[in-house]
Amino acid sequence: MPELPEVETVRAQLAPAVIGRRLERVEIRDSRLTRPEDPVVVAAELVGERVAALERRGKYLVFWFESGRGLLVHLRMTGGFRLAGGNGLPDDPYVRAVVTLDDGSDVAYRDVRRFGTWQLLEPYDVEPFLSARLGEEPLGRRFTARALGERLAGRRAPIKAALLDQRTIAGMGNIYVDEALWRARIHPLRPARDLDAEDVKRLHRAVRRALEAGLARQGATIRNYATPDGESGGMQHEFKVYGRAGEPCPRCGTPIEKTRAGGRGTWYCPSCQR
DNA sequence: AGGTGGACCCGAACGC
DNA sequence: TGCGTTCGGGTCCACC
Repeated sequence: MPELPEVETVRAQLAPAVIGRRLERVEIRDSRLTRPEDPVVVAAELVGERVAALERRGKYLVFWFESGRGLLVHLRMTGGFRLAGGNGLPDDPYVRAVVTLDDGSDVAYRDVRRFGTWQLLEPYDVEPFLSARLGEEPLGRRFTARALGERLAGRRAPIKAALLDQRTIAGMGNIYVDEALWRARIHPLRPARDLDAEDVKRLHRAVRRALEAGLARQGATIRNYATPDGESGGMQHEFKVYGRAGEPCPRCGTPIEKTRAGGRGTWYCPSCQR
């Protein structure tokens, strides 16, 4: 489940391989990837573009081209990139696209469940597209406790559901929301509007701490996630509550419980998180 | 208007 | 052993 730390890790590894490179050849094997656009048309549009920058916005990767256009890649559940090693790309039925760069290297896009998306947008369409969908970057300077409080004010949805909404904070997903709520000692089903200023302050800090922990471990590897270099992340060994039903809370020893919030499996400590 | 739940996928885990 | 069933997860969209 690539969330902000996983996507940022992908970005950091991919950037040196693609920045400054021209796309010589693009093969899109799965028509779902560019839906509703025709993959053949999108592939042809991409050929000849040169990568100026690679940015992450929430869970989106944005390949900025010198033309000003942007390719928005969303990995959803199981998407990922692979840089070809010494033996080239492995023969893999889940490779959905292959891009050959002007230095002769290949970059493969892999996705088991085929939820991921590629969207090629014109220069002035990228920002409006992203800002309509994404709130503040949680590791950016503009993400303050006050800004978070404003996003939560008046919302009666459970705090967990509010945090999964990408317009509240960009890049949070099921794992890091549970981890952040545990750090902040807030029950996932509490209505967002019931949080007081102190709660919001703790939550603001907890969101950053949880994401920074994930970044430091190059993300979490659950099922198939791997970085473009084929490495696994290490964050799955550091989870405080996610996926740990029945195990003791690292803070108080009470067994972790599992419930449902916002339609998702949700883990929390019934003692620390009232 | 804002919140909720189903659809989209398919491998893994589970049940019999 | 082998089969069928359930589950999950990010986002969009229909519905309330």
